[in-house]
Amino acid sequence: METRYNSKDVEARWHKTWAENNSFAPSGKGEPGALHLGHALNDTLQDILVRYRRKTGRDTLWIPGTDHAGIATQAVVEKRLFQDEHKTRHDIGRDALVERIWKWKDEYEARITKQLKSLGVSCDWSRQRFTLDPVCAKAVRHAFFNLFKKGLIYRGKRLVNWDTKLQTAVADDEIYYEHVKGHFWTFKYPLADGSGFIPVSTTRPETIMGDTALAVHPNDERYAQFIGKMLKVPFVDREIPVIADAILVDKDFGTGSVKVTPAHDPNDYATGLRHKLPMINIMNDDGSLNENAGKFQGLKGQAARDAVVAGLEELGLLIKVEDHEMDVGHSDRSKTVIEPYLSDQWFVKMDVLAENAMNAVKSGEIKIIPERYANKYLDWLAEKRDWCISRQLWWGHRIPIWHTDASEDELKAAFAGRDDIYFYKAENGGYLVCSQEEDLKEDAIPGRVLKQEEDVLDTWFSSGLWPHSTMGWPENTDTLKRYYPTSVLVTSRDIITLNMGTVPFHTVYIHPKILDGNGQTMSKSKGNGVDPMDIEEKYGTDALRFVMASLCTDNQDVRLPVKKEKQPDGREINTSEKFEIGRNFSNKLWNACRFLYPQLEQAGALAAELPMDKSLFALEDKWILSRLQTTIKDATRMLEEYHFAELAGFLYRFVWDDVCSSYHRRKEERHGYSQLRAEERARLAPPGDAVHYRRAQQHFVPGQRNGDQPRMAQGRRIAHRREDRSRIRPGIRRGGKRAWRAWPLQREPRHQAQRRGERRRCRNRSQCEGLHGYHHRTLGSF
RNA sequence: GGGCGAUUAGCUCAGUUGGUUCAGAGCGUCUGCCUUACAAGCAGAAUGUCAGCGGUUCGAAUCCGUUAUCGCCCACCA
Repeated sequence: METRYNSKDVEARWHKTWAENNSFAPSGKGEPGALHLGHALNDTLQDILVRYRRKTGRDTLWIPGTDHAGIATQAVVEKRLFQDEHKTRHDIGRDALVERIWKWKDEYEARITKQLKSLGVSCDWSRQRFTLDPVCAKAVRHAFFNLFKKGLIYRGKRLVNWDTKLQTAVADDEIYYEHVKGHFWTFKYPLADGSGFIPVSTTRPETIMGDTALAVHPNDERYAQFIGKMLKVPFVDREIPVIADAILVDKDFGTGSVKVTPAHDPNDYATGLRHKLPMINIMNDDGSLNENAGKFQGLKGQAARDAVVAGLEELGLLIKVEDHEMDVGHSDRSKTVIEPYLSDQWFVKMDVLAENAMNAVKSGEIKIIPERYANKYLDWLAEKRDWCISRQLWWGHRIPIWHTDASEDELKAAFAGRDDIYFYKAENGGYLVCSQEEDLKEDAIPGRVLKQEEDVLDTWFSSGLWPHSTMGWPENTDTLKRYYPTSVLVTSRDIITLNMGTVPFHTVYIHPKILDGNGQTMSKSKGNGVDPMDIEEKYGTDALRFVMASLCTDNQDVRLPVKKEKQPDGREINTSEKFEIGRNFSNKLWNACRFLYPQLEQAGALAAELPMDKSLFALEDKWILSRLQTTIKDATRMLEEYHFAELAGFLYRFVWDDVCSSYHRRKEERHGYSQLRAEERARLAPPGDAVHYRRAQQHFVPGQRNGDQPRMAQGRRIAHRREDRSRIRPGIRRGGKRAWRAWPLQREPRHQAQRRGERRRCRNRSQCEGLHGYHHRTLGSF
């Protein structure tokens, strides 16, 4: 064996073993693209939990997989299509694009699977799933149908976040804000009767053609006389009222008047609803101004803005232009400005569902760890904002709805006796027909046309169903009966999962976010991201996993100082000195095993034949056994409480201080190992010690059974507590003198110990069995 | 503006009821060792107004109040 732990060699052997045995069985959700450090953290924690449960005799299931990441994936493939062939998705059509995305998906799925496997996660790979698999698609359809039938899904024109490049609605959390320098234009809004004007300021003059009111504060004396009067919208000569609204208007801000554009601003939209104002959409899907914008039709973005401002100036309406800084929402995927946009979308009503989810948290049915996040989650749920589930994409689960202008009688006649079909009247005429199982034919209703909905569902709709769908729901499969509901959702702070119906897990563990040394979020664009694969390459998987676990405190963020480093192959990678601790620990375990192997080999044969007498154990044997007991107990508690960093630290100290610096050291001293050759040492090794070693090692470094390196960074870690330290005092780290001080025995001259020859044997069968039972029980409970 | 978190050694962080070796660990630094499991190691050393101020207490890194700085979330940004 090498004196250093060579992670590459060892890991190569392990992956082979795992592959052949298919020995691991898995809940988890994968992600597209490449693994980043957050995934490594998340998956390490899940793996620790899964291995812990499995080792303590639980029937565990961890299903690996990936979601289809609708927007992200389609955006990537569309971009590629354009770069390679200068074509848009409309050039090749829905089917062809979807086909291309499937191909790309196969690539990234293969990559992510490979990376997950190299992380050593113990999922059941035979059950690997993808959210667009037929079994998942079926679950999605059933879930949608159920909600639809309960009246919890509706379609309507609502203001949504619109990505004008990808031309789809996007979720709030798919938007990032950029602080930009803009302008604040103040202009005259002329009264319709020509008797004067009201000054108004805006950051978005180009939306003026969509104005349907001008709001002032009801208590603002300056404008009291104008309330109820009509104004004339420049360029389009439409008349709009002056209204009073205390919610929208802050009379001390700007001019104290606000132009109201309900179709293009969330607050204006709300105001429009309050005052029942018309909502005039002046934009096309691509963000260009439409026919409602009059002479500005066809202009887009900055050009539209400039033209409108120039127009206002021409009309003599412009009063002043000021600099103004503001946060502007951008789409994560296309990096373009997000427009609030009025469009037909599908929504899930959240009032009842949110109430259920809140109750589940309040009652303790779902436990959120750390607890402080429970309030945040409740606050978030309390808003009960309806969830926009439609996306104008081609990649995803197509909404199982068919539009028709058939009458209710015709529908009833066509679908009589069908409980897999449900329909209701749409907001804007016609009927919406939902089919649970099969796609409907265009001519399913004689004389009428059925047209399938073009939109697909938000990816979250399907990934939120992961615990159900991967286990075969809605069929009542054996897997579902056996494993549902699941135990734990391990997630990052910003991902909030919705549950639709039953409670899918009893615990949500929220792990910290890894930042760089300057407290910055790691990202590709900043170039400060650490690639877990680079760390595996440089320090080994165990090191990576150990450090991931030891970073995982109760904090909201943890910092990982990042430094650039040139590799031998010329590649520059981001790495961190933090990982050295993991590598060093791997090496320590490796060498502890090298110390023990000769003795273990002896013990293997002897233990089977010889009875063992516990009373003949040397003091240090009893001591280390007692240490083992308390560390097992405490480590178990830490696992139960999700204290991963604490756990990693305790096990580190147990192995390094107690086992190596104290116990092994003592063995060396007692038997004068340092003067002997390896073979002789093996011969002298007391079987009692060796049996213990064997048990202990199988326990926390089980790799050694195969004559291989310990897989320590997993979950079977052992630690001691502070109060124990005060009793036995091994808390003092390292060091000869300090380690000795840790001993429960008086130090004695070496020759005395040797003279007494504290070798032990198993003297009788019953005692030996007792010992084995003792070991079994305690080890098994971990 | 509202809520949450953080501030402890040069760096990254522990410190779970206020109390005994509670002022700690790793990394880094300095000194000496290639001692037969481990130089990715071993033996030693230096390093702190526990952010500031005030309070409670026999006793405070720990509890309370307050200020400052940093971060996160939510709302607002016409």
